[in-house]
Amino acid sequence: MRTSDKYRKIIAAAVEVFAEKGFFKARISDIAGRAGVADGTIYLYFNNKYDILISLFEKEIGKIIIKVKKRLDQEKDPRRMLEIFVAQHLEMVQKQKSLAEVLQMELRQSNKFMREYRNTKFIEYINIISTIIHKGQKMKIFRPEIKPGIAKRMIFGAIDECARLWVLNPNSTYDIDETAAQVSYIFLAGMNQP
Amino acid sequence: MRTSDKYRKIIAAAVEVFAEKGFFKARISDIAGRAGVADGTIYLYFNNKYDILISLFEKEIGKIIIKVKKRLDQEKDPRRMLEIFVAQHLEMVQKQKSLAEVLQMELRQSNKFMREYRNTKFIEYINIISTIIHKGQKMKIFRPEIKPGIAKRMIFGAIDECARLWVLNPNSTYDIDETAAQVSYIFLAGMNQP
Amino acid sequence: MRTSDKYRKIIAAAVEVFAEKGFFKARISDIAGRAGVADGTIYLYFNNKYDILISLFEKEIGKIIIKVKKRLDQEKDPRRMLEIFVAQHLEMVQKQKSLAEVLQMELRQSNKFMREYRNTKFIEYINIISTIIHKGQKMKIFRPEIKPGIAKRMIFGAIDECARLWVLNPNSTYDIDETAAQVSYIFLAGMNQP
Amino acid sequence: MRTSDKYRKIIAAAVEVFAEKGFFKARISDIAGRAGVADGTIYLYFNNKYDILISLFEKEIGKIIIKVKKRLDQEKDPRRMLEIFVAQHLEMVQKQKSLAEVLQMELRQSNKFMREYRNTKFIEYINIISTIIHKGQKMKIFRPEIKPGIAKRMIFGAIDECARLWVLNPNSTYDIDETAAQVSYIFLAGMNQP
DNA sequence: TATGAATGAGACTTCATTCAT
DNA sequence: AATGAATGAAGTCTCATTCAT
Repeated sequence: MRTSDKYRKIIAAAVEVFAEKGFFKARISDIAGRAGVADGTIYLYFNNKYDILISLFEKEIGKIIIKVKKRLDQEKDPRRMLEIFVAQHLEMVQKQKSLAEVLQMELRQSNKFMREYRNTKFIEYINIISTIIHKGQKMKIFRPEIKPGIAKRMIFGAIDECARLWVLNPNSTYDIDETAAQVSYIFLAGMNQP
Repeated sequence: MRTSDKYRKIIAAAVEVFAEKGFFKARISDIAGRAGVADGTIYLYFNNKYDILISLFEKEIGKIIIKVKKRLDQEKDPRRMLEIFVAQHLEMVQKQKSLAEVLQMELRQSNKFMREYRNTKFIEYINIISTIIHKGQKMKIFRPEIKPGIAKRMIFGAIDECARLWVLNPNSTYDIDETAAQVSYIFLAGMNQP
Repeated sequence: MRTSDKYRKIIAAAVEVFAEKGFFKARISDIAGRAGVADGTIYLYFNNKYDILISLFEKEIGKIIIKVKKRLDQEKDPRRMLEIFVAQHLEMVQKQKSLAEVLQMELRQSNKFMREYRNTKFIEYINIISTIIHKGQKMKIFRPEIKPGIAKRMIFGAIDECARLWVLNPNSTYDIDETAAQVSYIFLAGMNQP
Repeated sequence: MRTSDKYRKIIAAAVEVFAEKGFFKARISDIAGRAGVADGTIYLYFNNKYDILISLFEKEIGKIIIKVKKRLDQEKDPRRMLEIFVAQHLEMVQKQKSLAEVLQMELRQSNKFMREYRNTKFIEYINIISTIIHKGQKMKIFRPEIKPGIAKRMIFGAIDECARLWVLNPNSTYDIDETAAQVSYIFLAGMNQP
């Protein structure tokens, strides 16, 4: 169908352009040009420039959530689950560098210019972490003093900041596996019930 | 001196305005208005809008670095040093919410529109963490497998993401002491040489 | 016939939309939507947006002319004829408020953007008035000093301006009969051969 | 002073451009160009395009009101006053053709796109007529049956429609004095207490 | 005939920056 | 040093019109 085709093309183009220039410096005509559509066509699929950003975010985070949840469903051990989450996130960052860059910025920015926007998708995403921690605590694997509400943010922040390295500086010293290993290692050791 | 007075006033105004609106939505006239100077006056102290942001960043991060280094100099134990770093950062975020907000965004954004800008001040700041870790490893307090280059980013990312909560949502569930305690606890446990 | 059915539907929709929004703010898609046809369909019946306006004008004024001429044909007394003209015009305004509104604006506007358009239908309409006056002068009922070319415009302008009241402010102080009576009264007294 | 100078220049340019093209076809850049200022400068003096129109209207009608009231103050006879009003209006139309054109359009249009705008200046202007009629009725010069509220609109409409002739068709058959004479004649005869 | 997705020119408005005072 | 009026480039969004289906 032509419709969803253009929608997808525009989203894909927007991811690249936003990643390259940032939201504010990106021009609608850049996105349109890269998507191979006319400027006006964008407005058949999105209400405005912000709407592209929001839609993009929700759609892509949604896909990531589905994917990671599917993989986690096959696991029982919360330690292994955390490893998977970390690895998958970093993998995603490497495979979809542009997307990662956009999501990172957006997370910090969208609330600046869209006060009303409640980022529920993101909350759903990081709540995956707290769910894992919770489970680990029930199984007496993770210490009960750990507060999942704080730890989930710590873990996400740690991964995200590491990821920022590659995004900015693609040929960094540390590779993905090394990073994933360190992150998992430190947090598992940090939360482990001795 | 009157000159530096205006300089300081402009920086202070810029911090607030950038925090409120974000860099791109902030207008020079907003900053000028809040600083109590004419629009044109800003250009006597700064080359352009970006320059305000960069100057602000360097100046303020510089102050933070000096402050935290001074406190850390009085400590020997790397564990205690890490606790101090974490606590001090979170404290700064709470006391200077606007500044924290700007620094957070800027960190993710500045490279987007100023490819050439090398954020040396920020690097200096997070290198404080790796120095602590290094020291801890030498003293056989932290495990040797920990890579300070990765861990420094993890720790900074973790703190920063927790801080983002208050900035967005000032009356959050977790208070500063609780957060600082959790962060220190998990990372110390995670890096501790058993 | 289906064709003329759509044509009529579009005209009817255009009358309403133009009345509500004015010509320039009215969108083709508004008209299409209200007419229950696709945007593109409009261009099977009209050359462009202006053409709708012109066609509408000619068609509707044409109908009004036919109607008023038919009624006037049954009258001999030019005084009575003038009364009928006035009454009929005001009646039309009240019964077809949207149409009246469009005709009023269009009269003042169409020449602005279509310099070439010669509004012959309108001229035909107000010439009904001058014909009446002429007749009255021949019958020594109206004074010979009255210049039908000026008086016709005065009378039309007077009625039209009174009508504007209802269009803007439907629940005005004066009702249609009162207004018609006053207009007829003043003009007849003003033109009457003592 | 530079300020009011530009303000006046912009208004003057707007009058011409609106008269030539109509409000909607007029571009800000047309007005700016004719006023000899930059596009942006317009927004130092007006909030938006509509605001130019409204300001223009209020300012110019205001001037006309002041002028006509001053002349009427010197008269006692309401018949003479009406003559003066009519003559002055038509004179204004001829001397300031562009302005007249704009005022005419605006009167019919502004309510179309600015529902909230209450045209108080215009009301003040035509109330001059009703005041004259009232006075004439008190002096037993005009018939008591005349309703000033209707008659004022009739008279204004009549003048205005006659004026439209010149605006559209500058070399018309009837000149200003002839028109003024006819209008005064018919209305005075129509309202005269025999 | 009819559709409606797509086009792309065009306009309003903003705002960083300049410069005469 | 300071001002703030003026500039004008630039970008988002609208919408009349087209055309493949």
